[in-house]
Amino acid sequence: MNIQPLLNYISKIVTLTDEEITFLTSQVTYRKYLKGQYILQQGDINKSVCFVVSGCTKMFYVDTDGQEHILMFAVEDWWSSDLGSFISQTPSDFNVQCIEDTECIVFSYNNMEETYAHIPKLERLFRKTIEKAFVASQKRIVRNFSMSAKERYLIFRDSYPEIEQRIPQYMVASYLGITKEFLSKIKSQIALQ
Amino acid sequence: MNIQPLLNYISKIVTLTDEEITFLTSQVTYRKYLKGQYILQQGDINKSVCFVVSGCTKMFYVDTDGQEHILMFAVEDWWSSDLGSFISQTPSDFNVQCIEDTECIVFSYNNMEETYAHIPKLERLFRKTIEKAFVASQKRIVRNFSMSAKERYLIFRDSYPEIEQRIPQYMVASYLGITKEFLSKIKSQIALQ
DNA sequence: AAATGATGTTAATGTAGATTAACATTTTTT
DNA sequence: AAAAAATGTTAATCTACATTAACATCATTT
Repeated sequence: MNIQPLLNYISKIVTLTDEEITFLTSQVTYRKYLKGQYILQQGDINKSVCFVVSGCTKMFYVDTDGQEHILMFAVEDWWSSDLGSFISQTPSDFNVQCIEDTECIVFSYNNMEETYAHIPKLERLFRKTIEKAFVASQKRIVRNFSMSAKERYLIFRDSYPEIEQRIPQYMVASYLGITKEFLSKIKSQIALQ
Repeated sequence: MNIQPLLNYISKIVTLTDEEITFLTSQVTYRKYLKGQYILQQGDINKSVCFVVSGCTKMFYVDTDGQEHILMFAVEDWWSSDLGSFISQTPSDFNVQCIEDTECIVFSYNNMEETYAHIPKLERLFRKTIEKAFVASQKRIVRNFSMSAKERYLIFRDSYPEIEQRIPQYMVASYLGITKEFLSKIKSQIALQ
């Protein structure tokens, strides 16, 4: 099991001792998924938090009309999980599905308390990571309220150019909260300028 | 300075020793604001996180057209802060203003590292608090994408009946991401049923 | 109690983005 | 290389909500 990508990521935020690295290695597992596979399905209880080593996942909600709404993508060095289901161990509102073959390092709910207790630095790391995710989420709410779909698309394109390249356009539309037809219109309009 | 409300809040999540309580008391300050006063203004760097003891605040963004978009309210036992500005010490995107006379217990950025270092349990508390806030924020994004304004209003009303009672309707509209005129229409429509 | 400002309502008109549907293109499977 | 599946485009029509504007009510100040 190669957890080097996770260690590299961690080392940017906190410094672990050799002993802590050994302990961490014993707490996580490695898992490969094929394109199309579900890591989590709406209604199931989420037992794990995945650190993406390679590939890409989408987290989405299927509403009562069967419409899919994408909340986030996760690529290399990102975390992929329905945190709500994880922290309260209640049925998930969301699906997490791989849109490429994906390799993950997995933290299990059962080990989490022990991991935090043994390596408080990791609790710090997760606090900081979630702080950033929360801030990004609030900014997204504001953008959805105060900006047009075109403006939001341009920001997405500029913020995540690598992600836009590797996912189909209808998923970008879903992430932006618009239809694929309207995103198509926006793009042709941008192309004319 | 009476920090009992904060201690009561903390005791629901983690248990502090007497020594830790003494230390915490030395790290925070008490502050009163009048209705209308700003705790934070867009563009300023946020130096503090407030725990609301009494009163009510709103956090909002003023867009380029001068329109106000409310992100959250904070009443008793809630946290009120632009976390993005706080954690990165960069100019704030948001305003925090008191919509009632408000009393707060204030954590200062300068003390925060020391507080976490001295009371790791508080880092745990903040991790959990922010986890919940993040989850709520994600659910709000999904609701904004998948539900009508009427459905969102009904959920707000059922989730925060006390808050709806104490704030003007045009602020509820702003929080929901609609105009006050449209919320008025929704309410009269509900009344007819 | 009059005046002022803040908040709420109603109705007409406008628009960003949804829906539908038909077709075009690209990718994957056989 | 043909067929099938997935993805993307275009255009007509529809709708949820915004905008504007005029007025109504309530709260606060003088």
